Amino acid sequence: MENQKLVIQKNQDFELKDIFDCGQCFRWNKENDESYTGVIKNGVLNVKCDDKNIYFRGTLNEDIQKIVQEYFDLNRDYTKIKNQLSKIDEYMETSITYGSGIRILNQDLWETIISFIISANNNIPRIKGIIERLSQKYGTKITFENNDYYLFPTPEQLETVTVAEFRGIGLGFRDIRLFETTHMILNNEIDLNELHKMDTKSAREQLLKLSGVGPKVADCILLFSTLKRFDIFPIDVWVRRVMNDLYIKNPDEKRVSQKLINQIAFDKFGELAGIAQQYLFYWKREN
DNA sequence: CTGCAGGCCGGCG
DNA sequence: CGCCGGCCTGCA
Repeated sequence: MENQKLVIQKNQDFELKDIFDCGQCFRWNKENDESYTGVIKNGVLNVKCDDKNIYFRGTLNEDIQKIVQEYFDLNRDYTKIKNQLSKIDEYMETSITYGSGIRILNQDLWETIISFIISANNNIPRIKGIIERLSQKYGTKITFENNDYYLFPTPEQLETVTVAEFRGIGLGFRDIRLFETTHMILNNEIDLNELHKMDTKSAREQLLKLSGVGPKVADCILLFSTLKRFDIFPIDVWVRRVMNDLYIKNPDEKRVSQKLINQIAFDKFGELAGIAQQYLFYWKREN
C-alpha cells in the first residue's frame, strides 16, 4: 500500500453525486469538503471535483491511474451513449439530463454478489450498515490519512464465520444465504473467474444458483460488477414504477410481469437497456 | 403501533 | 410454470 495522487480533466460525463447516489454502490461516503471517500477492493480512495478537474488520492496496491480508469469506466464514451439514448424519447432525454454524470462502476464481482444479496427486501441505510460491520469485523484494516478503513472481506476471511455470527451483525434472514453463497464460492461450485468469460445468459444461470440470488439480484450483479453487461435491465420496485408510469400506462396498478417489462426495455433500448435503466431509476427515485 | 424497504425461497395449484 | 405468504431488522 502506498499513497498516490492523480488529477485528470473533468467533463460533462462525470458527476460524483450522480455516480454514487444512483444506487449501484454502498461503500462511498460524502465528506465535509464535498469529496467522497470509498473503500474499493484495492484500498481507500478519495475523489474530489471542481469545475475543471477530478482529484484522486488514495492508498492502493496498484497504479492509481490504472485502478481509476477501470473502476470509473473511463474508457467508455458516455457522451455517445447519452446521445443515442436521448434520441429514443422525451423520457430518456429528461432522465439523462437529470443524471448526466452517471457512470457504471466496475466493482469487484465477489463484493457485488454479497452486497446485493444483502440488499434484498432491505433499505439503503441498513444495507450500508451491514456491509460496514461485515468489513470491520472480518476485513483487513488499512489506515489512510490517520483514519482506519476496512477492506471488504474476502471469501477466505468469511470461511469460518457461522450463520449465527452473520445474524449477529444484523443480516436477519439473509444470514443463511450469505453463509451458503460464501461456501459455494469457496468450494468452487461457482467459479467467479470463469463468469467473466461466459456469455450473458450462461453467467446469469450460474449466478442464479447462488443462495439469495434471484432475477433482480443477478441482474444487478451482471450490470454493476466487472461483468459489465450493459444490455441487462434489472427490475426493482422503482424501475417497475417508472416503466409502468411512462411506457405501460397501467392505471389499475396491476402487477406487470417481469418478462413483459424486459421485453419492452429491450425493444426500446436494446443493447443499452442497462444504462437506460440507471438514468430512469435515478431520475424516478430522486423526483 | 403498523407499514414497509432496491426480493428470495418454498410450497401449492 | 405462475402465484403467494412469510421473512430479520430498523426507521417513519
